[in-house]
Amino acid sequence: MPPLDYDDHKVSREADIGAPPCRNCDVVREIAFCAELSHDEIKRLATVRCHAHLPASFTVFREGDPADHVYSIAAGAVKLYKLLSDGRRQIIGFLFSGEMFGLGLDNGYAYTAETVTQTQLCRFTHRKLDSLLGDIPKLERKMFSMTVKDLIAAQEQMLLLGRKTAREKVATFLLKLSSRAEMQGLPASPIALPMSRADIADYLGLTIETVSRTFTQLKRDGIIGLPASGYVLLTDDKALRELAEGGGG
Amino acid sequence: MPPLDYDDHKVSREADIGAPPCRNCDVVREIAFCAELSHDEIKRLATVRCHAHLPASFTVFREGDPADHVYSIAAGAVKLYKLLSDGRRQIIGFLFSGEMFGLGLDNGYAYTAETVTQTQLCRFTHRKLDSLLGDIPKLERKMFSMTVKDLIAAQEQMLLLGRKTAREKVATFLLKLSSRAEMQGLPASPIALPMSRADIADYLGLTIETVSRTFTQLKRDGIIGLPASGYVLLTDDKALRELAEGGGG
DNA sequence: CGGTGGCTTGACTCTCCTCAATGTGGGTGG
DNA sequence: CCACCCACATTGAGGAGAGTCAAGCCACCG
Repeated sequence: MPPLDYDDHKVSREADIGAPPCRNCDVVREIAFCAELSHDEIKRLATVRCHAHLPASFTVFREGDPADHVYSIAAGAVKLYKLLSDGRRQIIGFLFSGEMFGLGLDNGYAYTAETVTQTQLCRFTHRKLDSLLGDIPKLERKMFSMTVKDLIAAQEQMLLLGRKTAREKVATFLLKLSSRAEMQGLPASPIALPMSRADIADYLGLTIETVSRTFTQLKRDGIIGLPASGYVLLTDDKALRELAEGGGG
Repeated sequence: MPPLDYDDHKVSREADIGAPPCRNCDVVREIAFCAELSHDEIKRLATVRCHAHLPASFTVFREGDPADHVYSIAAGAVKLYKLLSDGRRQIIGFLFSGEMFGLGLDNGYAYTAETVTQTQLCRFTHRKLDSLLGDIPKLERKMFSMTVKDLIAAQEQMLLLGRKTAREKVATFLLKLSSRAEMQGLPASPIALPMSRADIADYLGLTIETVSRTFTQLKRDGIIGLPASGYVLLTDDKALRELAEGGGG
């Protein structure tokens, strides 16, 4: 599908129209990088912010584009991926509300960002945000610690990609989604899989077929249930945990 | 081998004995996170620093240990790795002089750090360093940008681990080492491989045998040369580059 | 000189990929 | 309301790339 232009969508400069910052998402405020800021600081942050509602499968930016914005997810889900010249794809992360992306070096974005579901983003101009960082130490501190968290998650994913079997990869993936849901105050067990099998495969370094086969295999073994498309039931949490750590067969 | 205790080695608190900070390494000063600081700032940084000379294969810290220090490499090479319960290992990075490691969350270090060669480290108490960050904004900025760089490198490695073939993995690895050597002012072509085949395998998500076979195969194809153990000659840079990007067969 | 550790090479195995067919659910239009 | 379509998911058969197991090679070192 042809990528829609970002500006074709409702991008409102809320600071200009006096809307409350980071509206409709108290949970996000706790997690996102605008967390822990005073009312005044949030106000100043808002002066460099745009809000955007985007449909599913919308390309926010592409690998190599000039990296002039940083994004924070207010609601929805985003995937980040890198491509090889022949089309092979590696999804390097699924991001959800409260998470941040778009930090890059001078060579532009290191990955493509695309919405998974309908998504609400906060967009910050990199240059303007930079100038604020000096003034609001807490902000830089928060962004720093979020980046460290991302790095550690990336290292965890390297272990998965390099050393785990298909079964272990899927188990780890399901557990991560489950604990994420729990952190958001959602139930840990019937977890939602908003992404396609192809996305899961490209995230785990597998093929669609292997992901599908592994799901049915785990179901046959009574470890998970597949109540409806897009949902997974974690029937045997303990077995799943053992699998994920390389313990169980 | 039984891990030697860190304190068994020459760990001198140089600030106390008045030694010049970050001695014997002008190049490192340019790259390391003490770069871009004023003389006075480096002096203050030195008050929280220890210097250590470590032998090869020395475990600096283990995954799960309380993360109370941050390290900067003055000279030598360090590998960071994670283990699965059954011993499978994933090396998540080889670090060289000027690079930093040890940033962790509250749950302790996320990986084990071990020297590859004889190594000189600067060690900073996390707590003390933290208190300096507020005073020296440039320092936090530098550490932040280094972490972003690490994150992007980790994402690049995910692409490698998840989607590249053995040949492509090895080609990418050699090119990365080559460009690193070049950045250090060393020749780009006869590059040194200070790490063992086992380390390379665990870094690339392969086995020792596959790494070895791939090396000889690339040599047979006239793409590399193996003049001596521990060294690789990049004979056909162009072919190597195409391979690394998934282009050439 | 024999022992040791690291590297290479070979034969065989197996997990996961490839290719292909079939199934399924949601949306559209007659 | 049903037939059709389409994208996505599942399932199957066969093959390939990398892993496993095992032997041999080489340099180094006591």
